[in-house]
Amino acid sequence: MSHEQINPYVSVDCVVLGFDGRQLNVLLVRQREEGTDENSTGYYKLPGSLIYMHETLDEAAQRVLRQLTGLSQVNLYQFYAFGALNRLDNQRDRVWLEHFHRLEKSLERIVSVGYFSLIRINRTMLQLDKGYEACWMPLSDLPQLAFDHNDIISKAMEKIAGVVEAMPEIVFSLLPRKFTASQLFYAYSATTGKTMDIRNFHKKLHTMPFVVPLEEKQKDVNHRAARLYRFDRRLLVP
Amino acid sequence: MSHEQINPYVSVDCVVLGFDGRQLNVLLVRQREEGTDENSTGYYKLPGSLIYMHETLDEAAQRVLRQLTGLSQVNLYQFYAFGALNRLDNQRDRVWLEHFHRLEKSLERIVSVGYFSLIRINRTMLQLDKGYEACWMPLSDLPQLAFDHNDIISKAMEKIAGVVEAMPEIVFSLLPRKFTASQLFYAYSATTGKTMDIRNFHKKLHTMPFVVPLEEKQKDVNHRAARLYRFDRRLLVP
DNA sequence: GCAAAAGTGTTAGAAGTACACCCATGA
DNA sequence: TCATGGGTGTACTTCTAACACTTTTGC
Repeated sequence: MSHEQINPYVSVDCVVLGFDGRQLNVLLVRQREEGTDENSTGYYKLPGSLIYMHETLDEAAQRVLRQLTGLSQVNLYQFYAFGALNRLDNQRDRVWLEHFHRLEKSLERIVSVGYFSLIRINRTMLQLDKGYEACWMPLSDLPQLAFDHNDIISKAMEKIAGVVEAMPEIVFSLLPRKFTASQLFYAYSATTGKTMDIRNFHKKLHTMPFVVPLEEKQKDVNHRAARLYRFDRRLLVP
Repeated sequence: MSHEQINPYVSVDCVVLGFDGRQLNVLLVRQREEGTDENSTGYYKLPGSLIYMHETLDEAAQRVLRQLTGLSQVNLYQFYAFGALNRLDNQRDRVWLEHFHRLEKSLERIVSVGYFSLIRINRTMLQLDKGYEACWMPLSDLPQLAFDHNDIISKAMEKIAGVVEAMPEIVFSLLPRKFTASQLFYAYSATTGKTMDIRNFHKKLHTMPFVVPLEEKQKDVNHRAARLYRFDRRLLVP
């Protein structure tokens, strides 16, 4: 099917950051040869793949994420294209890729276009669909990944800090519909890398009309229950 | 020479913005078939080209700029990858490209990686090297360009505004070593798209230790001569 | 009662915004 | 003397930063 003819020079990689209310986690998939024992250790990599001849970069990023992790309809932002000549220098990665795509010719340098996404990890997400070998790993404690994926994640974090500064409302995509002040606080801190005084943060909250306090409180916590808030996009501009 | 084997799927395009003390200009080259009359109208395009198999994206951007315009050693910043399927839909552009690169197979969709640069236009630059068919066009008054190059320039301007907000010192690359307050003012305004009160701008200038006032003044102007300043990068951080 | 996290106010300094007139120069 | 752009000051508001203790809840 010509629609699925592979472009062997261009790939996309997705840095999907999931927030669990406290810290950021990266969505990774297993790089494991078919036929290998399911429990073999193996390496992890970002969800990513060569693109098809007849799909745009944005489409490729959405497709790859869906195929490798089951996630769909996430907001992906393109952030950088990686074109170093040594991206395939690791023989393990090269062999894995050639087998994975059933390629006959050996691969040349691949230019990979990076996308990031900020999403919340809820109960269903936490346990990812069993059909996929996908998992969440804390950003603060990543293993060595395949290809240059550790570098790609570093670059993503740099860019994300800038994007969050420029359009702070993007952090609400990390949070559930109802969230506490401290969850918002941690989401800001984790994405911008900036620390901030919690009292000053509360004060700033009160000046944001689009963060609407609810009567509702947290339940089932073994300490004082926090007030819940919701984000109202309609109150953003004025 | 294998070093110069073309990668027919990936290109780079450079949005070089030159500042003449008042407004931004884009560096364009002629898209003209060899053998065509030198005065034929033809189309303009950004300096850009397919990359070689064995060069990085950054290297390709530098090379292309040098080959097509004679410019070298400029700071290029990667800003976006363009992967729409219709980038080659215009038959004129497609034919031109295939001839230009002496390609035998017809081209598929090309992913183009955009770079921008901010430079000053000085007297030597204003009249670009005659060996190249390059010229400056005011950003505010661009004709229709080849490929999706008008879109690429729009995207570049969006990104540049963000970059200038995040690292304002980049505007000094638009200015000569000695510059007036109003040149700096126009450079800020043109890159960020923001207007600002000129009195408040002067006040802000005084709080920037890295903008050093000189005793020297403008010469040969038919109005009150403005003070000159210089930028001292060493005074940036503290 | 203790562990754990929630929530709250003041002050000082810095930075931003709004606003209008006189000055120097060359033609 | 006129046209052109250069240069200046004040008052007000807003934002930022520093700083420590009391409250609620479940165990």
